[in-house]
Amino acid sequence: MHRWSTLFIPTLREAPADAEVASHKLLLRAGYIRQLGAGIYSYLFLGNRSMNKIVAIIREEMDRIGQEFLLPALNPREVWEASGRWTVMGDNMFRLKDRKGAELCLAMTHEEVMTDIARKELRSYKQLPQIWYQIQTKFRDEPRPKSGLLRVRQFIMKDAYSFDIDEAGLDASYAKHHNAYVRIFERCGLNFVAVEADSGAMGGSGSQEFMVYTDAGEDLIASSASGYAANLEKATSRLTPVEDLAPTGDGQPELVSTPGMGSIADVTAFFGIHASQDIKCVAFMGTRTAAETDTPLLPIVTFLRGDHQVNETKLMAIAGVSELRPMVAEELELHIGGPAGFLSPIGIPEVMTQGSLNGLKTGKALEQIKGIFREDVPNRVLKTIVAMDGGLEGRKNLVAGANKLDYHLRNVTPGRDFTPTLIADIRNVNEGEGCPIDGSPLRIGKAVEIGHIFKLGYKYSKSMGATVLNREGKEVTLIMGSYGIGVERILTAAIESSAAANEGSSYALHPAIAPFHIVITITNIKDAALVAEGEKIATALEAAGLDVLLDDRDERAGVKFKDADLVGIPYRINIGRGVAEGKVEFVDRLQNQSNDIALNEIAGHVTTRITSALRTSLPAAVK
RNA sequence: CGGGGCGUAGCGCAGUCUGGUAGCGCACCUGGUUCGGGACCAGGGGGUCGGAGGUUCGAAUCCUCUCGCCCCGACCA
Repeated sequence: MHRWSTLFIPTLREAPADAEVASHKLLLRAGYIRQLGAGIYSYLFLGNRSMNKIVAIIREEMDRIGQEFLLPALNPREVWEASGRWTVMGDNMFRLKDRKGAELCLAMTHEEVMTDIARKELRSYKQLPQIWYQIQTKFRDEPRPKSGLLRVRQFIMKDAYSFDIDEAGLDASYAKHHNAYVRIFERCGLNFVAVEADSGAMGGSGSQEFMVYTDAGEDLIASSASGYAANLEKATSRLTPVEDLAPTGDGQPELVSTPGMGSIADVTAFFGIHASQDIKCVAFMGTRTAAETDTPLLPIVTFLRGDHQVNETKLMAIAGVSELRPMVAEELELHIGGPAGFLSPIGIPEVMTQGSLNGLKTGKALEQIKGIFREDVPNRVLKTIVAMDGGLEGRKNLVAGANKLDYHLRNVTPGRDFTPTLIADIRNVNEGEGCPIDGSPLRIGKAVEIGHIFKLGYKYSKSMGATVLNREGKEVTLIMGSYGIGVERILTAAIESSAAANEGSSYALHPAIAPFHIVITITNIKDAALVAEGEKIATALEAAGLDVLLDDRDERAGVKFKDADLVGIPYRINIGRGVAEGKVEFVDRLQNQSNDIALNEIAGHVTTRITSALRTSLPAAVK
């Protein structure tokens, strides 16, 4: 039996000033965690118990579909060289040297180590499929650790990897993980949503993130009543049609003096138009992955409706680059030919011969460029990628910059007056726009990512040479999937959600992940009768299989109530003045209700209540 | 990495501008009174003021360097 009087549960009346988000404050105040350094935390008794419960749920569900390994956190450089990620990971990876000077790193993830095992051990299609997972500490040298346990440099992750012979196999492994994740998060009592996610510039056929809505989150997701849900990095929308302006003069692009009108707001005010009648230009220099350093930076000029914003993730994916930065003034002059604020889609230097395609090995943009030029202009390529957002397609008589200081053009019509290299969805969707499924209005909210499932494809198996022989005796490359869950984030998200419902002042965890199912508060331990009842009930509940915390401290009742609330335990029994009438008070903090129960019924009542709460959190399929 | 803020007792803070050798609340210890929503009274312990160097008769306070933490941005398999 756990007696509070003997435990180390250092609750704080006030939160340390460093804590900003609710979960961070509450985790500190409740004595779950203590900070050791930026993004480095110790998990104390309660925090560890809760984490262990989450891990146990994950393990139980993952064991239904896969096999648990435990891999080294300390990895030799070679295995990361093999995949090319020793360089790609850059400063995000912790690196160190051993006494002989050999280079090592602390693993950020385990694609490499798992694939290494697969390539050394898997020989035949008969051994497939395989799903291997582990629950392990990961290290990432985050540029900016923050928000308590939400973004840290050392954290526990469940990561799983699937190995299949073909895409159908991968689809099946992916689906298994999807189901397992739904069950895991349901059991943890989370209110989550699975969203379409960006699969990155390296391709991959599918990816979903499991998100929990919370203001503490760092991701934005768009969703609608139709059930559509996607990360903003990926989300699309239906635009309501915009009425084009009537042409002026001969309808051809017309130069207009616009002194000092360098912003969208200036221009729309000057012309008396809506921003949707204006063409916005945003220009970037893109960098291809570090493995392809033989090529220069790639100029990327984008044009969008004046009231739209560039989505850099979409742009990077479509342009096949791994980094983007804004062009500086000289670059604007060189690649576009105009000054900032007056950049124009008309008159961009179009082509350059030779060379710039070298090393451009990935990306849809390349295919499009090749497609455009293969037949008519062999060996020539657009010098600059001119990407136009789909929102401008078919529009007429727009206002745009003139590539000349203090001048704009009107009557600009895409397709007639300029031809982009590619037309694609490169913008952020906005709140209220139509959902792509049924047009119902999109809602955009902040969320925290608690899990991610991802069809990796051949990225690692190919670069690392993981192959097996198929039925025909032919060597084929394994197809992989990768699947992660952030254990701390489950705890954090649960606390954030509950705290939000309580205006940040307190929270209650689902019994499945709370450090204890129930706390029994003996309001006055100097009253031997109360102590005796508390002990009796605690013993009975423990015998029924519940995790019980008996608050037997010599504290005033108020202190114990405050602490009981603070530690997030979902159920409480108050043993106090009611005992004289043979009753105790049962408090359900999740439902926010309390009622008196007879002493001889309390154990049975509570056991039923909690075991049923644990059961109803399971998805219908496993009830 | 850019911008901002902060390091004074376990926690929250004042004192720094204007140099004179450190204080408040909570927590902690002792005694007493209290005892169902963070009690009260009395007494007490605890701080090389993040670190190093400098200026000065004298530095928490002024100067230089440095370390750490937080926030915004950049970044985020």
